Amino acid sequence: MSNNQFKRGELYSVINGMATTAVARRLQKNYRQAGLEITIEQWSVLYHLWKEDGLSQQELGIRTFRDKASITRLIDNLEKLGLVTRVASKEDRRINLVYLTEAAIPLQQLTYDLANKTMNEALQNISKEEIEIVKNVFQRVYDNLTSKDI
Amino acid sequence: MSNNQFKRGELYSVINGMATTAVARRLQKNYRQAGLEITIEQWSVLYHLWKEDGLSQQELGIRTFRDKASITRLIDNLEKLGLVTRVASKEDRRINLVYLTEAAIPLQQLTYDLANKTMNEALQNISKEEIEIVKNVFQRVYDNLTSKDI
DNA sequence: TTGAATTAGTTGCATAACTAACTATATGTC
DNA sequence: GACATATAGTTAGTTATGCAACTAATTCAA
Repeated sequence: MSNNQFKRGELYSVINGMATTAVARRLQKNYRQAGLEITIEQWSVLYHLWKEDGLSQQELGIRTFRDKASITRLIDNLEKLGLVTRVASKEDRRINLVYLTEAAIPLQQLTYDLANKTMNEALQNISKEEIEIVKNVFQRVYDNLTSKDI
Repeated sequence: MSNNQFKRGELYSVINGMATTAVARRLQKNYRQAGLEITIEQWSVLYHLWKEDGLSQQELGIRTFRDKASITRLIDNLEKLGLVTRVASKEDRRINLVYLTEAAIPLQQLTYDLANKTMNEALQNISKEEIEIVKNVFQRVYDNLTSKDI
């Protein structure tokens, strides 16, 4: 408790993560302006399915840092949009495997391009070295809070 | 668009801001374990009122990076909890000034201590220099996305 | 000074988050 | 084989977010 690296008044801005929130809002805005009717949360699920199709809901939760209930509803909404389907696993009937539909294919390139555009907007005048440090710190903070369960 | 500083596969983890989310979750958990029945969003409003009591909802929105509607509902809930009251401004009757109640006073020290504890847990083995860089990058990303309205 | 534009706040609608309680299936042990 | 435990997913309840449409009060300008 003694190596307190933050003055009290500075705590909030870091915890709040205003910059990440601003990036998410800008990305959502860029999607909307491009006529894309998906949320960034939905996109984050599609993103992992494009990398590897047919993941279980459990696995999607781990990869997107969400709990089971959140994944259930995200998949519900993606199914309503006709972008994914649930397929019960043959090996283990508790498991739903989530597959992309044909309708999801054309979204991949467009959303990648918009994500790149957004990051370029966000990261103007920020060096590669700084970005590496931020990513590294993020990972270590995440590890600090998840490795040991207090 | 040419100075693309991210490989596609890395975009998501940064946008998602998993580390900040983990910090928020841990802070909420620490509050709960201490018997504190407030959310971190509610705390973020109280935090600014402890610094300066009697802010308008508009001003609270700016300081906490939230839109008007979110502030309306956060203040609704804080009022239900008996922690703040709305007082119509004498000068401009459109404005609600938000004041802390007696019940909010004892929460200040406790929540500060828990926030400090949480940050110490999160920031183990992360140097002051790295923290400064992260804060600086956050601010510049925020500025990049809010200074010019695209 | 009166009508237009702006500002502060509220409400409705849709999506999303977490917790906890629940169902159904699978596994492990005696 | 049967009962306890663990795992995958769903549902209910509460809070929160953003956008858009709205009301009420204020300010600006012809």
